[in-house]
Amino acid sequence: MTGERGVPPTTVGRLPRYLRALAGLGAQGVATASSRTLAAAAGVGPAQLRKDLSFLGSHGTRGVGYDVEHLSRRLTVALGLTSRRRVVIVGIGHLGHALANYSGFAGRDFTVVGLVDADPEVVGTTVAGLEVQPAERLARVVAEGAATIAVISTPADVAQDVCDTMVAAGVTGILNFAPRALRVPPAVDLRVVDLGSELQILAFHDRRKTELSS
Amino acid sequence: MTGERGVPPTTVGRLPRYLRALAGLGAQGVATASSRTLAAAAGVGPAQLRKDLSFLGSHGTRGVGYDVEHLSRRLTVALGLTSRRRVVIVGIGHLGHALANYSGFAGRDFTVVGLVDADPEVVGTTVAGLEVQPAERLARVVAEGAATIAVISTPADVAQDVCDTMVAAGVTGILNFAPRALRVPPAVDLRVVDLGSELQILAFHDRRKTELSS
DNA sequence: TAGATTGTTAATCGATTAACAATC
DNA sequence: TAGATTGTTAATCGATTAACAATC
Repeated sequence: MTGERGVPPTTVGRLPRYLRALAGLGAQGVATASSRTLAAAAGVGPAQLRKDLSFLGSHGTRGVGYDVEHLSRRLTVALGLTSRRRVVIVGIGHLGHALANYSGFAGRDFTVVGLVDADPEVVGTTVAGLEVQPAERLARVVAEGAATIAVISTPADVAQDVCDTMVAAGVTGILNFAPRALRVPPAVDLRVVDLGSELQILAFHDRRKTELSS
Repeated sequence: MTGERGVPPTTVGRLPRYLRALAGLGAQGVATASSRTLAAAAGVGPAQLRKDLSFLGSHGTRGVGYDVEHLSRRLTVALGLTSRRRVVIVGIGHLGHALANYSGFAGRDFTVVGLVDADPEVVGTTVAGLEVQPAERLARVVAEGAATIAVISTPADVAQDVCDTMVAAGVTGILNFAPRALRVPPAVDLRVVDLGSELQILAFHDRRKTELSS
């Protein structure tokens, strides 16, 4: 049993930012950083940073700060980035294409092991060095690639079917870009990126700025 | 002064989902929906749905439910989707390209009025029916297009500069895809989509499932 | 009227922030 | 030792959920 039992979801959501901030400081040659410095780089408050890190155990030195190198390693372990995660991307339209080529996806920590699409025009083409597989082979691609993470960038109407198939095939984490609420078993982790909603939320605030003529 | 003063941010974040759920029900021919039905379609609890909607005023009928048509209109107004918002996209790489073609962006509610990139190879090409403009023209593209919303899909190192330029040119809402924390004035609304972080968060949970060998 | 369902209040829960004792 | 800064506790704040009176 390690120290990070019961890390709150909001804290988990900030850990990647801390890791990135540390990488930035490290690249600048900074060896030790206070919570104040590190928090500023990550765009949060120092109290929040210390509280978040405390869930992973005690990794700073009082009166001194945090060792950039040591804390980076600690966060890398906490985030499960010590071994590469295998990812399948389903739906190779404009967005899926972009994701397959995205450096954050195909980088050090993740390996794209399969691309799947339903369109015969797309199947068989090579995207980001991989041949796009047909929809019928979805379960096999997941199982044979031993993928644990799936990215869904299909049209909304097939997203739930695709999701069900992949969960049955062994995926435990899903990143959904399709504008549709998906149902997954409790053991499967679901994250949603809803681009349309993001714009609409901006529109909400925009409206309140421009229509001050009340 | 309308009814939606002080709508909590978490509620605002769910309004687009409600609007989409209503559209789905409407397409099925459903004229009236209870909070239970609508909440199920949106993937939230009925209590939360009613509480969220109550911030916009009283729009249901006790003992009956919500009129799908009427509530849709109400949400459309609340979200500021009665007039089209003008959007500029900066950084026309794989992702920017996908976003320019994304139906949720170029659809009924939003108009892409400008595409900007720094790469001479990309400048001058036509993407989604628009000619990509050079970086030097960024401020002019924003001002002349009267854009209020900006999408940043540039590399991280130029994101803050791009952001500053656009804020100065009149943008009031920013959707940032660059993996970098941006600073904006309080009056500017900033939303962040961090694709790399999303995968790392999935990896965090994935690790805890696969490494139960403690 | 009786049954159903909203809108709202109160209770619970979790997250953030502030303050400070521990300690380098 | 004196100054600095963590790790943690307590206080604040906000969001969710449950319960129910209002009312169609």
